[in-house]
Amino acid sequence: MATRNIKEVAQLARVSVGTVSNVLNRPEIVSPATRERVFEAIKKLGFVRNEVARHLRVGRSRTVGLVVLDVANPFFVDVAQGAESVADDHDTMVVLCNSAGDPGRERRHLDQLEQQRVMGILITPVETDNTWLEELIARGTPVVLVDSPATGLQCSVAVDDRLGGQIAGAHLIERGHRRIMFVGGPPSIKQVADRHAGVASAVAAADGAVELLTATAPALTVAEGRAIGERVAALPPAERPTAAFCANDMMALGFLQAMASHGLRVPDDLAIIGYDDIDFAAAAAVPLSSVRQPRELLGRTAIDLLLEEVAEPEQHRHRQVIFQPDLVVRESSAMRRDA
Amino acid sequence: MATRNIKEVAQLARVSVGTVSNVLNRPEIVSPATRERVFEAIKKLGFVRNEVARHLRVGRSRTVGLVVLDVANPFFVDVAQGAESVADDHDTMVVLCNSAGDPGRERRHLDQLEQQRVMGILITPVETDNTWLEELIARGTPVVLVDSPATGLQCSVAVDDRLGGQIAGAHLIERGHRRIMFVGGPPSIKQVADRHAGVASAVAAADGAVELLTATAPALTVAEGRAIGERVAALPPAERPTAAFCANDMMALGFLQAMASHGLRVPDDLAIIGYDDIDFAAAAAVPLSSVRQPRELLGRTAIDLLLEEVAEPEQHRHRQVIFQPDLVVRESSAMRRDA
DNA sequence: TTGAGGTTTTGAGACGATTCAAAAGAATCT
DNA sequence: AGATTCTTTTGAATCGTCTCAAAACCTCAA
Repeated sequence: MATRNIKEVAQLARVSVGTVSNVLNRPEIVSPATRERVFEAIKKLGFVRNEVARHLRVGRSRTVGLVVLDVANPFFVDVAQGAESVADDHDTMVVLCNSAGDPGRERRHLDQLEQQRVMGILITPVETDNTWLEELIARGTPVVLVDSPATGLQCSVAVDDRLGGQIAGAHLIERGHRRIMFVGGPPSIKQVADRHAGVASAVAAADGAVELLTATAPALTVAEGRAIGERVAALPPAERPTAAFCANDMMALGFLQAMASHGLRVPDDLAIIGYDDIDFAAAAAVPLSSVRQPRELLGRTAIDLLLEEVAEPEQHRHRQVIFQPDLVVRESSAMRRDA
Repeated sequence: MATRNIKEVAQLARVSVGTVSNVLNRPEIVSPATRERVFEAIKKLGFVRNEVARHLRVGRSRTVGLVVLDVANPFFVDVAQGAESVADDHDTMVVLCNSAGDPGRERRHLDQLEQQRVMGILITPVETDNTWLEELIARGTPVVLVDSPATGLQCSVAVDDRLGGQIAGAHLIERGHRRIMFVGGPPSIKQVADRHAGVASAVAAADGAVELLTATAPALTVAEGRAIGERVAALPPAERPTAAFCANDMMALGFLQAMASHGLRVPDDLAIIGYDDIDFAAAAAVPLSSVRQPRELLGRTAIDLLLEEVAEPEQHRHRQVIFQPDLVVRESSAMRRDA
């Protein structure tokens, strides 16, 4: 009902508002007796500090925004958990926003976060063109790009997606595959483009002996993966690839489902390798091979960089941190029994 | 850098701050010419409204908190997406907080949300005892319980978990199982207790012909499900249950993994049924049977109730909305081939 | 008793936007 | 022109907290 303010507390404790504020922020400079009186008043009134007013006065916020491409993808949930674990130690709040791959939604979230004057923003942008982001930065909100390359105007943490694609491709080639399909999404998403470039370079290194097909979906979801899987399963065996490298594990799971529902055996009829190594990958119908990224670490590092920038804006130099992916081989890309 | 304020805009546009505020909030009462001048000034300065100051003055916030038990569980992500879709239409922000089943974390999140003076809170509480929540409500923050029964002091949306447990139990009994295990979690979590009570009632209805075992894990995670699965797989066949009803799909997936890694066939050696019907359930090694809850609807209804309460605090009557779960039968509980 | 030095407490501005009564300006009618 | 009504614009007060210079209070020594 009636939310109490510092003034009412001051009245009840028979001190000035300045003293109450001191008790809240620098209790050590207040004499024990008054401090006690103030605490009692706070308790009796059920006073809860108004962080909004505090923020307005102090000018800096204790929350950071994290804008991800898809909350339904456990990869991003893990990144968020990493970020939150660090934020917790700096009593900072992380607000998770989902752009769902839609530039409009992304922009609305950024608007909202800027209006809230958050301390900074961690974002996996939908598009590579980020003039909008640059304006945001110019206006004073620090930004760290997550899982995406920086332009030098901001910090970034990323995993070498090209290398990841290459590792996946090399693995499939080494397993004897000569007809590989990249099951990807919108090439406007940098990660997708890089993973594709990576597998393409592995194929190129095989000196023409390997063929690379490419399927492109409008989004990196289970449903889209399944849709592409259906189309592939419908092809005459001779035209089918013998292996699919999916742009992420969600697509790989969908693709796998499609194989199963058409009676195609994985990995014998078709091998699959995903990307991200989300926890569900290991629990799939056929445990999925996947390119692993250090998910929590990505989130932790991102917010570390942000906090660093906020703490010392002056001498801060933007940095680009890049991690290496590694390959987790499971049954979905095991050696073919009939090869 | 320099974030601009309404005053600078007013200066540049040669109007008073009141007029700028009017342009922002009630443009129709401002003459087109001035309005245009103000917009230009806003654009030229890159002015972004300070929502913090606005909130302080106006007194009501445009964000609601959603505190869930486990962000890593796609069930809650779906609930969140449902809530967000409604919030979007009321340009309101949903901040997602993860209590991770820890009362301490939950409380810290509630503190923070209250300090931010959010418009209201949607929560799936960790514990049934919610005196803390009641104080929060008494102090003026509206709360809607999600997937949890209300005490009458607040609205709630829930799914009939007892019925869900009963449906699952009846299904397994009908499939010929006579030794059923409930793979559950902390009974302090109401959902777990109810699902257990439900399956127990189904067993009781079978008139002593069916035996119910119970395993209790400290958390409802994939890892805990796997751990219990390992223990069950290690039992001599005669002591093993023939079916497992898991408190949620995460546990069911873990349990299933354990069966697979010990060479036990599902459903022939042991049938499994989960709860929530998350998207990954259908994509599992053996597609999981599961008790489905209307996940997005739960979130949507919860925020509807909250918005209703906030809009008309006077004549608002707290309501308890209860949905019915339904059973999705897949391969993991198919008829046993050897029965 | 006075003064110096130290510790506590005070209270008047901010912070940035919104509100609203009142002033100013336009338009219409006698 | 003057009175009346309607439309725009103004600017001071306000939301709740923090800050900081100044005031008040202590203690101890000369």
